[in-house]
Amino acid sequence: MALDKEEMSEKVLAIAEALLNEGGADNLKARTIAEQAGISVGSVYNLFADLDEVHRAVNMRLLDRLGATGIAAMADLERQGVTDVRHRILAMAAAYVRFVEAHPGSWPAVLAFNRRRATQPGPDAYDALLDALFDIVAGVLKAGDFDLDDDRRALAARALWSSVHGIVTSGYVANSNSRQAEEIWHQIELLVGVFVKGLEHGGAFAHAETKSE
Amino acid sequence: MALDKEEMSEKVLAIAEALLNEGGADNLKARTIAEQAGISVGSVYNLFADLDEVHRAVNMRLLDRLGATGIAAMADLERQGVTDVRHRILAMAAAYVRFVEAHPGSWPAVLAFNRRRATQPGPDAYDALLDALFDIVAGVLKAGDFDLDDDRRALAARALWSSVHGIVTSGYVANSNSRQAEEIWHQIELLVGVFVKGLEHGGAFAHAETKSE
DNA sequence: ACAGGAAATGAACATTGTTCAAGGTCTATT
DNA sequence: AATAGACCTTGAACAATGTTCATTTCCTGT
Repeated sequence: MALDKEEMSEKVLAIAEALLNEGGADNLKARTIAEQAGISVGSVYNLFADLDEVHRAVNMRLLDRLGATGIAAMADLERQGVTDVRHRILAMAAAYVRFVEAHPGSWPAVLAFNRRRATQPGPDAYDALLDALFDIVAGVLKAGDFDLDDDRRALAARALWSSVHGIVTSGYVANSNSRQAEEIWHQIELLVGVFVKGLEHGGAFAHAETKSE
Repeated sequence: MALDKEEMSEKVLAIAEALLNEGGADNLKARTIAEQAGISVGSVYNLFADLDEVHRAVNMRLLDRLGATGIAAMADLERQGVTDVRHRILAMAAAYVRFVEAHPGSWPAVLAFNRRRATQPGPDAYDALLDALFDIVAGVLKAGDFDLDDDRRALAARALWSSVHGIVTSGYVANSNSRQAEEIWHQIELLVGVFVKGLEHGGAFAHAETKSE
């Protein structure tokens, strides 16, 4: 008995993820996949149109898992009765950092791939998953008493989460030794602290009072 | 008379930058460079060890130019007597956004390349250029009356600029149509406004007063 | 048992990075 | 001016890779 078409696809994706994690996008080779999966090159192309589709599928799984991680982190806090906005955002950020650290090769590949597809039109499943993350952040912000309408809160959520993302990715440009990890976390703590304080004091509308001080 | 070795290297880099800008890292091919430069493939490898070195050199030029742009933007404000921290940071961010928009293909390539070299040890000229940018931001923050020691101000500068970077790169994941550009700029305005307000109110030390409110 | 279709195979092709032996060019010295 | 020696240029050749497709193999329903 051989594996189902579905099962073989899963196997291929697991192998592909491992390859990406070890050596980045350049390490995703049709022949390596075929060899490790015990099938021929042609069969890989029977399961997926091309390597880009394999990469895309791996990324989907990663984003899905990241979403699940973030939601789980929030649920944990809910269960513990934590309502402080700063704490909750920091918990999400911590989950994000852990996730990135757990996927040293494949997460960068997600970003690189994401950038490559910028030429193609319209939103797709990627954007849907990212939107889900933003919505979680927006939900946390809603719990704070920040006097923000829905649009502005969504804007703040995107800005905040993209900022966390920027700190993490900038930080891992260099070697991911423990000093770097600490530096990243300090930056995130500072960002979130400043951000929440800024929201409390109406900083989200600073443009309306340019010269008032 | 033929071109100098130096001049030919310049020509190759100009061609390489154009190729990167058009089609990203995948579009940087030895044979295309050779053809457009009017030399043979082998000669390209005489000027540069491999394509990675070409890519690295192009990135250096880009980062240099970005640094010059940022410094120029700051000098302009100095000349105009603008001292408001928020305005100055926004001016730098605007310069950054303009720069990224002016290099739609090659800037992503800088980031992707940067990530690939994460395995190599120690800081290098890249980090030096990035540090220079952070220092400019830190200098601007110093002008504000934020009650930050040097270490904390440096941390804030890195966090703030990485955040701007994150917003810009996240935003350009999708098509860079004008709606996206506006969204990015709104996020940056919100981030900077909130960040400055947060610093004014001591948000940078929020971790020391977790439950005080 | 067998026909028909679906799936797997791997040889073959095109494209790419990179190397290197062969030949060419220039410069300084006699 | 002639020549040796260092340096440069060339482009053919090699290896690695993505992708295709004619052929073979396998399974399934009758």
